[in-house]
Amino acid sequence: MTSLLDRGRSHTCGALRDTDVGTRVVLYGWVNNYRDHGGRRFIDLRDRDGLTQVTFGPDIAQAAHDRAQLVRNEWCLGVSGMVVARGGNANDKLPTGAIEVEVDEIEVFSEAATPPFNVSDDDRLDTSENVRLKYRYLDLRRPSLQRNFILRAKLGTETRAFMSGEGFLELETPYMVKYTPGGARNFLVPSRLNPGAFYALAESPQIFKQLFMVSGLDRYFQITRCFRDEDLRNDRQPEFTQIDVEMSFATPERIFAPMEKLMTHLWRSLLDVELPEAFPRMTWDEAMARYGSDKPDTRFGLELLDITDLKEGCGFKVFESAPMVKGLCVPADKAGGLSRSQLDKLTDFAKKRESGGAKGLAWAKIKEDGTWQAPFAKTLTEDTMRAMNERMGATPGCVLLFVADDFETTHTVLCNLRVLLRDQLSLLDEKSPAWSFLWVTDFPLFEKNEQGQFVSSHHPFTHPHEAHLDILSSDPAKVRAKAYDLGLNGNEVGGGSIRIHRSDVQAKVFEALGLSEEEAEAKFGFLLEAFRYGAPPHGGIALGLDRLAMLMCGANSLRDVIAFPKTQKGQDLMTQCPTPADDPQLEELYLRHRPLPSAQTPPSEE
RNA sequence: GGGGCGGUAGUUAAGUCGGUUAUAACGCCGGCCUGUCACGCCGGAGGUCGCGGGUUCGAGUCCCGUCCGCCCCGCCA
Repeated sequence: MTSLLDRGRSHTCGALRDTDVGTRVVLYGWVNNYRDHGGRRFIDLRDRDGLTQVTFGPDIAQAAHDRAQLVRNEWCLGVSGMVVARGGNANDKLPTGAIEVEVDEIEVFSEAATPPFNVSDDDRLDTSENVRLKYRYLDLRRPSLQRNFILRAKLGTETRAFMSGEGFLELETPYMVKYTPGGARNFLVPSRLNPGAFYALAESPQIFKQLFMVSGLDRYFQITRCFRDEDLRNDRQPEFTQIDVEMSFATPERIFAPMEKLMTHLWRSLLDVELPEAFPRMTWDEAMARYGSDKPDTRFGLELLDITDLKEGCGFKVFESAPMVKGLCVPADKAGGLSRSQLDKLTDFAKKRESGGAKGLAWAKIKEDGTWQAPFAKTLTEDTMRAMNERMGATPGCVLLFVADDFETTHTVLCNLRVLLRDQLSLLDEKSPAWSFLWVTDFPLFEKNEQGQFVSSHHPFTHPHEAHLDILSSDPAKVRAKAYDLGLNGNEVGGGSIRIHRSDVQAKVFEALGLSEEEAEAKFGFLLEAFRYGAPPHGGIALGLDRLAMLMCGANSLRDVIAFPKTQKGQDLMTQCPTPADDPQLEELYLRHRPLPSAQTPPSEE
């Protein structure tokens, strides 16, 4: 008799339906679960497509029935038999639940050691992350993770097909690149052939995709890995994948249009969800003013309301002495959940350093007559309360929350408070849109670093607004850039900009950054030289593929959509990576015990 | 660099004020069972309480240090 492997699989474990009754089939898969009733044995056979119950009995085939007694979870099997209807024993929970396979032939491809956790127990992902990651190949057998990776695979194929259809060329850029200072910390790779010199792993294909535009390749995209040696978060891994896009003769709107079409296509083809044709746009200034965030969750209201102009002479010293006073108005129908003790908890939250570190949180409940019940109410006149009520749309029963501080603290704290209240007061309900995309545009070109110097918020090739070219050096804080982010439900899923393509504009930006011609030449000389040869106006964007996958899967962590992720310490618990290098390796790379040969020097610019 | 939570059987957890043999569920092993699908019933095995040190007559429990996991701040052009 030929082996079941030679005969080939006739169906996957998710394929069979009652219309297949009477068919002889061959299934391959893993034992998800087994139930032994002595005279009748059941195995739920699992592959990536689903589960099928296969049964054994002495009346079907004695040899197979005997063999099945020994079978345990996660063994890898082939079975052959007839598809029969289950009738009254049908299982409504399974797509294949109307049928089962009566097995007359079983082949054990591989026995399995007792797994460290229950792979089949899919709705109870209660195994600790370190155990799951150590046995990642077993973790990846879970149907829920397999669903994630099947969706992720489609995300890649659909993106490639769509972008190619839109006339974008899929081009590759090097991972091993020249180290350029600024921006994310780079991983360094020693070069054996160039003793003492290092490559950097690309933190993004940024410079190369701009050079493609200089080359006239016009429209580029790539689904590519990026590497950043920064601390990890649930949405940040040291290597991650982005959908990288660049186009010539671009304006922001010409970038937005194909990206909106791409998102619409992906959501339709992967999730069967119709997105609006165009996504809302909001300037950075407006997003900060209304939400205190450059990636606001726009699925619900609770916007920040500014009463700074009403604070003068209001009588409440905390307000009067602060540079800015803004607040939230919790509507009456949601404010019922805000007891005195909960308001105290919100105050503690607002004071925490990770929430933004407000000095305090002022709160007020609006009474029936419109006056306030608040610890500081007696310092305010009724006119002030009325004016603030009107500004904030407050009616009886509402609760007002205020932060009085500088721009950054006020916005950070209220933004965090807004998200906390979203969850505590269930502000997302049936009426809320499930998917709320938002373009945030016109980011500041510069921001201040720890030393108080102005540095590029994006990168130094970001194009300033033409109207701000004159104030680049005189008032850098006011300069806005042709830079934009794509937000989704409060997450940043992409960002990009129009780039500088003219050397006179670039020179002005370098000047504003305090970068001398020589320094600029040393850092980015090859790019600046390329721009001397007829560079087209161009711009682009990069979308975080992992983050998109995470949100589309409803996952809480990138680790659930990256097959072999790193832990927060940047380690792979399965392979025990990274590892120390031994002395011969280090010596070969001139990293230890071996002086640089005097004759050789690291490669120079020329 | 900093803050918080956690680490007890293969897994997930309980373990009170420091006190007898560290407990449960699932899993595992053996037996029974012809309609289960989280099968059921009977029996059994299984422990470096993350690691190191200290306090104590006595430490899973208290103290110090350290390693690891998760969340967050900084950081992420």
